[in-house]
Parts: sequence; C-alpha cells; structure tokens
Amino acid sequence: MLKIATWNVNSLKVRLEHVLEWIKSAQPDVLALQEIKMQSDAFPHDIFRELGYHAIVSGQKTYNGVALLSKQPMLVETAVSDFPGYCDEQRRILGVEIDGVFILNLYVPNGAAVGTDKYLYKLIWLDHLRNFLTSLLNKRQKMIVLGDFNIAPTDQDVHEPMLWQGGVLVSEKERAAWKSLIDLGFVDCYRKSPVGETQYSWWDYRQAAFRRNMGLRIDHVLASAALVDHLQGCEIDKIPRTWERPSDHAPVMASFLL
DNA sequence: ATGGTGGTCCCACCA
Repeated sequence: MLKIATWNVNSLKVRLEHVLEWIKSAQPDVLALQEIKMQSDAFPHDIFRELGYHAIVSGQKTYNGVALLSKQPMLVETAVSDFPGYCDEQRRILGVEIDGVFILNLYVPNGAAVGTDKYLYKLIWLDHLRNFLTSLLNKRQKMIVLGDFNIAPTDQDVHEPMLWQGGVLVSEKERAAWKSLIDLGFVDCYRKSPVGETQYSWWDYRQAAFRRNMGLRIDHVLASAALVDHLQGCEIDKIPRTWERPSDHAPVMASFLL
C-alpha cells in the first residue's frame, strides 16, 4: 500500500507540531507540503528523519516553498524544481521519482482576482504545467500529481457556487486549465472514490468559514491512467483544521495498492 | 475582515 498525501501548511515553522502529530496518526508514505514559507537550509530534516522520513525541499523566504517527505528513499537525481524553459523565482514545484512512481508536488498560484497580473501569472503557470506534464508522460507511465491547485474543479466543490460565480479559484479559464490537465489522462482521485457528500479542503480564516463549513475543494491528488486501477481510496481529513492555530487547508490522502 | 511574514515595533504584502 502506498499512502500519499498533500497538505498546504501555511508556514511550516508555525505548523510543525501539527504536521508531526498528523504524520504519526495518518502514517503517509509520502507527504507533499506547500507554503512552507522557509528557506531550504532552515528545513528541520533531523526532526522528520527521527520519524523515518527522507526529505527534499525547494524553499523560499516568506512566501511559497514546497517539500516532499518520503519513507522510501527518493531518486534525487530525478528531482526537478522548475518547469523547463520557464524562469520563476517562486518555489512552487518539486518532483521526484520514488519506487518507480514520479511524484510532482504543486503549489499553484492563487491568482488574487480575475483580471489581475497575478491571475494572468496563474494561467501562464498552468500552461507551463500542462506542457511539462505532457513531456513527462512521454517517459513516465506512473505519475501522481498532487498539491494545492487553487482551483475548485466544479460547482460541486464549492459551498455556495452563486457566491463564488466567476471569481478566482472557480473561473472558467481556471477550470479550462484544470480540464486540460485531466484530458492528459489524469484522474481526480477524490472523485474516483466518492465517500458521500463533498468534503472541502480549504476554508478561509475569516467570517468563521470553517465553523459554517463555507469551504472549497482546491487541494487535489491526480493519478495517471496507469495508476488508476490501483487506487484504493482518497480522503480529506478535516480534523487538523479543528486544532488550535490551524492551517487554512486540510490534508488530502490517497491510497494505492501497488 | 483572519492569519503568516518581515521590516520596523505598526504596517504592507500575500493568501
């Protein structure tokens, strides 16, 4: 069984105890972290090694920053932290091969608001992502792409679609970009293994959004076609969102029988 | 209309 999870922690410094606590109970084989908001040399490798995890990091001061934890050794010579041919100072991707599966951890730009420079950056970034995945699929059959996509794929993934209509995270262009990824042959693991009513993965800190379950499902695990038949399940764990001083995101974990 | 970060000890930026 391969248990692989994603979690936007919104500062690993602040959330380290939450991450350790969650790892101990959920026991993922691989954990993709986003928004660690620290430089690579500040990453607490020793603490995770004590729990049995190797780590690779693409860190950045203040903003962004991604990391991958894995119980199995990672093939570091396969690691990538940039789209080929696209210069981006922001540390948002980290890919590596683990046990014959290529894992790609993403922190997709938020986009701020439709029509802004940041929104345009998001769309361009997603275009580079699609191109990168297309080229990866030529040499890799087994791929898992996971992270904070900052896109709610359909209105089903939004607590109050009318309220969000046309806005960032749900706009047509973002959803078209999402579909272009799915059309490469990826499957949204959460939708492949439904567990009843949609659970959200993110709730705004404001307006008591979590208490009122005003959330969006924007954190995802995608599996390439070659892995879909091995998918056992995919769950969103909202418990850490109830903890003191939580991240605004919940961890999402998919299980594969390989 | 909250929360994290960092440069200045309140404010700007980002989500």
